[in-house]
Amino acid sequence: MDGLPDRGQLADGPRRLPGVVAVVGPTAAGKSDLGIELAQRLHGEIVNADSMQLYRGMDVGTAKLLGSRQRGVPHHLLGIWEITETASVAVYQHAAREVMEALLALARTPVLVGGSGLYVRAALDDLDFPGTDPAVRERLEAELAARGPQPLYERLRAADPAAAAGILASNGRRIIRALEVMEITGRPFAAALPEHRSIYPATQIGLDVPRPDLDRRIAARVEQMWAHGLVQEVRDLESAGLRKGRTASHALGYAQVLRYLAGEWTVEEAKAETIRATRRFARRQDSWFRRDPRIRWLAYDRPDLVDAAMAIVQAEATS
RNA sequence: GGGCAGGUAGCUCAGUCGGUAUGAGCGUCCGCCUGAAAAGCGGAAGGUCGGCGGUUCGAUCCCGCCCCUGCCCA
Repeated sequence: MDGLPDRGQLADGPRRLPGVVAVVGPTAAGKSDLGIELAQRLHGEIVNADSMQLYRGMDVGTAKLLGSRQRGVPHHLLGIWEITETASVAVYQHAAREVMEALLALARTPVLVGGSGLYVRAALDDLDFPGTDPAVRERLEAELAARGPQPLYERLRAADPAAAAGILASNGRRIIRALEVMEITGRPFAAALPEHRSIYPATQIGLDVPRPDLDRRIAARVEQMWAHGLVQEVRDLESAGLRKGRTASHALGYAQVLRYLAGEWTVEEAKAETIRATRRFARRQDSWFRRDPRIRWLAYDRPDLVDAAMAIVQAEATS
């Protein structure tokens, strides 16, 4: 269409397809914009890897790009879950792979964009999530609520010492998952993530933002969200059942506005808490992505950002 | 000018009936993460306890003076 080489040329030409391109990094770094630019140059489409943008109706608070702001680039996996559904990496993994396979089959480049580290890995890497069983889980959770993590941890240690060694005794959530996996699969639980190994040819671009800049951008973004109607969005979602959503109700900004609406906090407190929590989150994202040696980092504010990212994508595609 | 309260970790504050501050929360830094991951969990660094003198074997704690902050009176 717009001057791009046709598919036949791309597929048969001397240059190999870039496979999947991923844009990762902390929140408010500018991933969405870079993703669109890259998609435009690569004849690609955006595949969302942001766990909260997966929810329908959570738009303002997740900085979701909709309509004309997508600049004509098709976006996938935005708003596919209802607010009341509990998020699931495994479900996401299947959906993301389906979309990426379809795009690759059409010789279009999937541009995976998102800050949910585990989701990015679930999409790209050789990760297999053991199944789940709501009944088993419910029982274990009830036990955790009633007695705390210690008894559960003791049981895990007896049944699967290796898994127990990799999980802290105070981390109820992980202990439960380990016990659940053992119970339904009969196999031990892998307490440590495997080596980084992609199953698709992939280039991952990381946006590097110095902490002071990041903190400033986060504060500005949160102010923007409030100014653009986050409170009203949360009100609407609340009447649609947000409080019943186990995952969605804990999203940054949403959880804090819910407390404001409940009268626990003033607007100012809710806003300040959102900023603080988002900064903490951004640091966690950063440390998650920093561990991955495959990620190629670029300063978020360099003037030739898109060109630099394209250069990396092309270099990796031919190597 | 006088009175009262207060000056302890980057911030907000506990505490020490005189014996090396088990300080707390938040922040900062670092780490973990396999079906909730914008979630969950952990570790570390940070203080010459406002300044100068005095009393004491020993003072952040008692005494004196000074500086700073807030409130009240003039």
